[in-house]
Parts: sequence; C-alpha cells; structure tokens
Amino acid sequence: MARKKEYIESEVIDKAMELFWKNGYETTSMQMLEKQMGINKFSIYSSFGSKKGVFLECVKSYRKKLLAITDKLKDSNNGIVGIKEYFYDFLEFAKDNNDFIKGCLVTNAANELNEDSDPVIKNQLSNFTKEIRGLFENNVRQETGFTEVQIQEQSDYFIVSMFGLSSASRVFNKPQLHIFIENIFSNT
Amino acid sequence: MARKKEYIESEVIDKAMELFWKNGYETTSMQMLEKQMGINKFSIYSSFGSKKGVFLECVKSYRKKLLAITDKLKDSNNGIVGIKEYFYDFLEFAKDNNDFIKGCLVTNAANELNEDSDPVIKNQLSNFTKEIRGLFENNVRQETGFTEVQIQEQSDYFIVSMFGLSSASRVFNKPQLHIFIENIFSNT
DNA sequence: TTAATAACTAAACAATCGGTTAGTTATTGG
DNA sequence: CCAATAACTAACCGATTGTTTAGTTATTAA
Repeated sequence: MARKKEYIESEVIDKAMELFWKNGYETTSMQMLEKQMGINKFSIYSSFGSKKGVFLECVKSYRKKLLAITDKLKDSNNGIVGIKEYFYDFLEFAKDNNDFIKGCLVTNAANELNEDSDPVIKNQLSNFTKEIRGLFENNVRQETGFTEVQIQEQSDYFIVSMFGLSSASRVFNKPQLHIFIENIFSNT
Repeated sequence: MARKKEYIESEVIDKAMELFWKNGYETTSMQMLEKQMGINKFSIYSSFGSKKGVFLECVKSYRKKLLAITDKLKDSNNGIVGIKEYFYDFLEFAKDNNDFIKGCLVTNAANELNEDSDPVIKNQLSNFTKEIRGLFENNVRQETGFTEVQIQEQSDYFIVSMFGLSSASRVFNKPQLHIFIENIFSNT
C-alpha cells in the first residue's frame, strides 16, 4: 500500500545506543544521532517520536545486551563469588572496540540527572538499578548465615559499589579498578 | 580614575560554584550563571574571560571550601580511621541547604567528560583527584606493616571508593551510603 | 495503470547556546 | 569642573538545540 522503510528499527537503535553510552543523554544531539543512525531526522521522529523516545528504546536494548552477563550471574548460583565475577564481566562489557572504557549507559545518564530532569527518564533509570540490585540480592541469599537485615545491607553495598565502579571506570585505569573490585570482596 | 565594580569577584564565583556543583559543566548555561551570579554577561566575560574561566575559578574556590575537611584529615594523623572520618565528613559537605546531596563538584564534572572534552578542564579535574589521593596516601603511610606496593594499592582503593561515593551520593539514600562506607573500611 | 499511502529529502521553525559590541552611566585624578 | 576611563545595560551575533513541515519518491492494492 505504501513505501517500505529502508532501515530496521532495532538496528538503528543499537547504533544510537553507542552514542548515548559514550556521551550520555544531553551531550548526544539529534545531529549526531542522524549521522550515527544513518537515517534522516524525519525517520527518527516517525519511528521514535522524540529524542527521549530514542533514548528509552536504547535503554531497553541496553538491557537486552546486558543479558549476556546478567544471565551468567543468574545461572551461576554461587552467591557472592558470582557477584564478584559479574563485576569483572562488567568491566569487559563496558569496553568499546578500541578498549576505551565507556562505563555503563544507565550510570552515565544517571550521573547527569538533577532535580529538574525528566521524570520518565529518571524513573526508567531508577527501575533499571533496582532490577540489578534484585539480582545481587538473589545471589546474596544463596549464602548461609545471613539475617534478613544483613542480606539487605549486603545487597545495598554491592549495588552502590557497582554504581561506583561504573562511574570510576571512565576515569581510572584497569589496575586501579581491579584493586577496587578485589577490596570490595576482600571481607567475604 | 573610573567606575568601581559593583560586585566582588570571589562572591559571584561562590554563587556560580553552586550551579556547577548541582548541574555539572555543560548543563549550566550563561543565562543561568547571569541570574545566579546577579551580574550581566558583560561583567562575567570581563572578569573571567569565558564560561570555562568561570568554571576553573569555581574549581579553585571549591578546593578552598574543601579545606575545611581536608585540613581535618591532614591534622588527624590517625591513618585509615582518619580517611573513614573524611568519607563521612564528605557526605555532610556534599549537602545543600535543603539536605539535597549534590555530590562532589569535581566528580560531577568528571562524569560528563569524554574523549572530545576540553583538555584544560580534563587536566584540572585530574590534578584535583591526584591531590586528594595524595592525602589518602599520607594517611595510609601512618599505618604500620604495609609494604610500598600495599600502600599504593590501599590509596588507589580509597580514591576509587571516594569517587564512587561521590557519584553514588546523588542517586542512593543516606542509609545505603553509610552501609557503603562501613563496608569499604570493614577489613581494616 | 492509477489512486492512495507512507517513507523519503531538505528546508525551516523558534528557542537557546556561548560570546560580542555599541552606547550609556558612574567614578576619579588633574 | 571636566576629560579620561572603566563598569554598566541591552541588543545582537552566528551556530546549534530539538522539532516540524512542505514537497518528492517509491510501493502496493484495486
């Protein structure tokens, strides 16, 4: 009945994801998105509605991409050791093709939020963090001898540490980050 | 010989600092700076040359403000316990008048850096971080029984943790941050 | 083959970005 | 008291922000 799209939405979203991942939300402009996604502004708007729409789709796609290491964590069933492996897996995951560490798409975006930021984006990023914390909590529960309070505290400790690692990964070098991980888990 | 300035440069810088602290570098616009500093663009440019100039002055002023807690750390002479106290002091320092935690001005700005960012700003923020790491190293040296390698590793661990705490402080709540600090120092 | 429809191109939108400049006002030394 | 000078106001600069729209091209059902 009409003309076909000349691009695949999931493909152009993955390209956009790279930009948001490296630069965060605000720094990534529509002009950059046009170039990276290889399609016109009109196409971007007709497919995703707005810049925010593109970003939210990218977060979804990022979540899927992250399944490679969160599934491993889920299936491992070896408690806190599994979480430690996840930390190392994340550092590999956070690299681009040139070994430049770009951190976590969600953490990078969360770091530029303030009181006036878009509530929908805020909420989406918050849910993402809670979901990862939930995975940590499941693994902490596999350990024996923890009270419920201790389980919650350990889970909080690991999610805050993970957030810290994501942020720090853009600034510090590999040996420093490894020392950080080793110390995070040294008392377990 | 000519008209007097109607503002005090150190005072308007302190006002600008609040903005950069809360919002980072890019999000803070000249328009916002005009309003917050209470002076015209012309005055801003004649006093500080550029937006970057204002920011760099703010970093200097921030460093001075931070002396309140870094001096305490220096004078404490009680090793790693002093560093732990510094972490707690920082959380208080990072609050605004409404108890909203705005993190660290330097960390917030560092979190929005990428490959294309201004090298002068990059360098200034990097030096700042190295200076704080140096303070940590001095305190670690006060402990006995550490090899030189262990001193370096502990110092790296604490500066990465501090960076993590600064970033996380904008996202997580007070109990979670306290648990984080307690665990950071639990094996010492 | 043609009319309908949707995806394309490209120009334009108002708003805002960091930064400049012409013209006015206030202060001061001579 | 007045000429020199610097700080003020406010309009303006070109570039870029996210977004929209008019006009063209390709596809498909009838």
